[in-house]
Amino acid sequence: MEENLKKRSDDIGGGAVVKKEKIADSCAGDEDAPAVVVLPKVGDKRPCCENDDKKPSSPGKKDLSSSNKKKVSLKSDTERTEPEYSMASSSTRKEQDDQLESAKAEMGEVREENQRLKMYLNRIMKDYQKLQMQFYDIVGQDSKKSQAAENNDHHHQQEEEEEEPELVSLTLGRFSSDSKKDGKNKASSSHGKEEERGNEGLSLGLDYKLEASKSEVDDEALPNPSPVNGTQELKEEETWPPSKVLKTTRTGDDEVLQQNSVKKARVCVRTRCETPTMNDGCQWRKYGQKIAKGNPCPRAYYRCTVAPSCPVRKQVQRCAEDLSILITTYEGTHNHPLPMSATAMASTTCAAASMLLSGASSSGSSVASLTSTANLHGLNVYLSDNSKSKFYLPNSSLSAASSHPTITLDLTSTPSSSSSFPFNRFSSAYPTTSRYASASLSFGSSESNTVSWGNGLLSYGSPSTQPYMKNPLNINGRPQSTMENNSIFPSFMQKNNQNPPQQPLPDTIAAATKAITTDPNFQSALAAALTSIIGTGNNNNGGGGSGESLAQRLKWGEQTFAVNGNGCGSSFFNKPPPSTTSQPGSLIFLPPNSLPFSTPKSASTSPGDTGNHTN
DNA sequence: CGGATTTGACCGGCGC
DNA sequence: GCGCCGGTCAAATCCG
Repeated sequence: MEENLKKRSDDIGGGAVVKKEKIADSCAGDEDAPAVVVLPKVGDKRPCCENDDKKPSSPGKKDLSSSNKKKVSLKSDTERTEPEYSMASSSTRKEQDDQLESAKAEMGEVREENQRLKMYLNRIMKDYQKLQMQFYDIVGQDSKKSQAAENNDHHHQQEEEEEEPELVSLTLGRFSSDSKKDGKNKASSSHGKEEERGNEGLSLGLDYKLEASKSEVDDEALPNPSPVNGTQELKEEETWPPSKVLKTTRTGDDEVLQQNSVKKARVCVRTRCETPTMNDGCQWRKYGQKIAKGNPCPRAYYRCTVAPSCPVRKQVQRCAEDLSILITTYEGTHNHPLPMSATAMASTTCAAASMLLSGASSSGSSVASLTSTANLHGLNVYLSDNSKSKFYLPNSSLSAASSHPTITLDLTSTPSSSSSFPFNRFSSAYPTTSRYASASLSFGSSESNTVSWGNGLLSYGSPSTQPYMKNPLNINGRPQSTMENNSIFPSFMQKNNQNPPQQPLPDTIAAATKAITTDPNFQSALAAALTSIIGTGNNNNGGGGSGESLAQRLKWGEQTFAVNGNGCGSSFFNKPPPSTTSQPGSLIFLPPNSLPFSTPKSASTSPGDTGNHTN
């Protein structure tokens, strides 16, 4: 965490510094040129022209003037000579003067910007500290209750972290926009199709029994968590080796403990893919394969090889019921810059994970049977009470076992294939899901959206009608050249792009938006998710800042996406949009093409379905 | 020959 | 305590 903090601060400060330097350089450049010409004025009353243009008449004088030149500061020089300057009426001199002035002004701006950034950083720090304090308070309470006799906090935290099952379901554009929200946290997603199918189980149950410890988790999940002062969390940077590996390799106790304490959110991506594995832009190395219970298809284990120490791993498995569906589960956060082609997926998964985790963190410890549905520019996000679903994990059953909250991104939606509602398959395909918290993100649309796979390329049809499909998980094999169209939350980004002047949300959407935005849990979750995305973007690439401010980009309809800060990154949204700084948001938004799932031949090609390997 | 993949063995967590 | 299961390791093998 701290590392992340550092990173962020570096980003902020560093960026500013860089900018400053740039400007300074430019200034210097400007100054240098003029200095030669202008400085002479100082020493002498006005011979600069002569000095420059003509050779000084007397050597002695020249020396004097030259010595003066070097000693006089630029500033004083310009100030002092200003009047004379105008008098000089040399156009070139004026230009130079203008340049100087502009450079100074620029420097001033940069200075201000730096100040602003510092303020932001401080704010983030404060937020984090606040959250941390809250976290510790909660942990303390929990510890009393559970009487966790853990000796050290790490263990304690770890246990708590492992305890919460969460089911968060986010569906992008899949459902009709009707959203209801009853009461405070309870709302029933009134999606007809879903209900018709009686998928209550599938449904995205959200067990909001979230432990306070989540906040910590959140930080991990977030690429760029808010600043940290905690000492422990520093190391939480996910080191993949889960407990077992850690044990084998343990050298430092603390480190191991901390690593163990890391709770990894998993992001499950379901796609239709004929190839053994989908190309997400990263390089993966297969390190194992197994037959998992309940699915005849072997599950392949991959680890990210972009960086030797990268903790990210993924599991790839065919859906038992539909072999055309490839289920890829990501775990961990990349600790290295990602290739452009990989940023989209990384951001997406990270955001999803952050959403999952942050939602948990903010929700407190009580089981809030929360169900809310909202449609945000095609982004259907709903949290439903899952208490009745088969996925629901009773409190009593909660244990350290559920250490892998999972969020599912379903990209398999087919045109009008209501029957293929992801959650159905999901539920059946993963009977063991009950063990883990799970959440689902469906980036499909119910009716008109078409998903076609060709040559491993996934393209979503009818972009115009399905704007939300265009972006986030939109896959073209082509490399993205711009960041503009990208977004983890494509829907609103797309809207922004397509409908330049942002249109107010329709009533239904607005209502849905309210439903969501009024839910602090979800707010924080989304905030964290977006923040994470932003962070990821910052980390992964410095590309494409558009002039659009983050706030603008995050503006969903009438409501600016400013979330108050439960999420780690939430504070980010509270800040005024940086004016001239690198646009954090811009970095995140990758081009629609950014998710080249096509995998004709990716760095990592798994053997395919045929491989059989049992224990 | 080096890197990636395969695959049997091993380990830890969890449920019974 | 035992067995099941998921996950990982690492030697063997494959491949370019």
